[in-house]
Amino acid sequence: MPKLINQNSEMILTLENKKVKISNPSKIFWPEEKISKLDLINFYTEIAPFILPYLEGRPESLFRTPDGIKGLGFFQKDTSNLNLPDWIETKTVSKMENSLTKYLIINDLASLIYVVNLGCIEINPWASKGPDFEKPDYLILDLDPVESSFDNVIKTALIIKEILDDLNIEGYPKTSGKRGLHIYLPTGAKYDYAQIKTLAEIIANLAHRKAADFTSLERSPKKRKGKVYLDWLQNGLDKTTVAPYSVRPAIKATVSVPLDWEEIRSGLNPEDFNLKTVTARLKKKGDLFSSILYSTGFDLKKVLKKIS
DNA sequence: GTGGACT
DNA sequence: AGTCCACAACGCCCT
DNA sequence: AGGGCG
Ligand SMILES: [Mn+2]
Ligand SMILES: [Mn+2]
Repeated sequence: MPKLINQNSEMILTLENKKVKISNPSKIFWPEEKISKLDLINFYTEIAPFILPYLEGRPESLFRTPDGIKGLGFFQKDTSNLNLPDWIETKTVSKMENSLTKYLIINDLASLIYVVNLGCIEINPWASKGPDFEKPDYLILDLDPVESSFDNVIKTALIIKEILDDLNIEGYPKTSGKRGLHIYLPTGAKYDYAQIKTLAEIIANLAHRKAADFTSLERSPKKRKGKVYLDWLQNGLDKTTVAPYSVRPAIKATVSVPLDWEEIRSGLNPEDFNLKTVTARLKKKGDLFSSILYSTGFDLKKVLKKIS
């Protein structure tokens, strides 16, 4: 009896006049939810106008899961041994004196779908873009619960919101798509990573002071069990955070979704925002992050003065 | 998923 | 032609 | 100096 399973297949998509080869489009990426690679591609095609502004010009750290969410997955930054089409932008960075890293940059729909075909379920861009890669467009506060409830994450986010209001800083929250939240503070790309990291640490410390019983600044996960880790170290050159509107390689095909602050309250469930539901939400809400990339950002000198 | 090295 | 393998990286902070 | 962390 010949086996007919595991047959490879291929398909060519033409996107904005660029040809993208899709390998194994019917491969199941989420077995429980029966969501295929092609379903994922269709999702990203649909929401591309939302995600692309947060990818353009930014080097990517690829996290590739070509066997779906049950597979192992691996990271890839250097794409120099990939046979990239000439319409994909890259940025080559010299590391040590003998090695170069050729980062991929997603500037358009075809590049996005090309990357999804490689097995990237999630998209992880730098916080800075060209031409000045030293200056991030936003400061990220990353709230990571460690065996702690999502209610504690919500409480932590609201405490941070109070701090930001006091300091007259804009902040924009989104689900991480897993169990935490990310808060983006627009910078106007005026400051380098070292300056931004300094402020991130200060805000994390202020929040911890206000909520010491359920937040933590400890680097060791064992020491922060039951707490929400205030991760300010995500701010640095070559660090990445999952993009707004990125799918996650996680159960339910969850999506990292920007929220209104009014939505940050008990009852919020990150699993409600997934590949099946987000399109309808975006039609209603639009892009809640849209002002981030155009904001002039906070004035660091004034903020630091106010704190001291 | 893909390209290179090795068999 | 088939098989195996690689595919991130770095500042920070605790010991 | 070495290791764990994201
Ligand atoms: Mn996180
Ligand atoms: Mn984190």
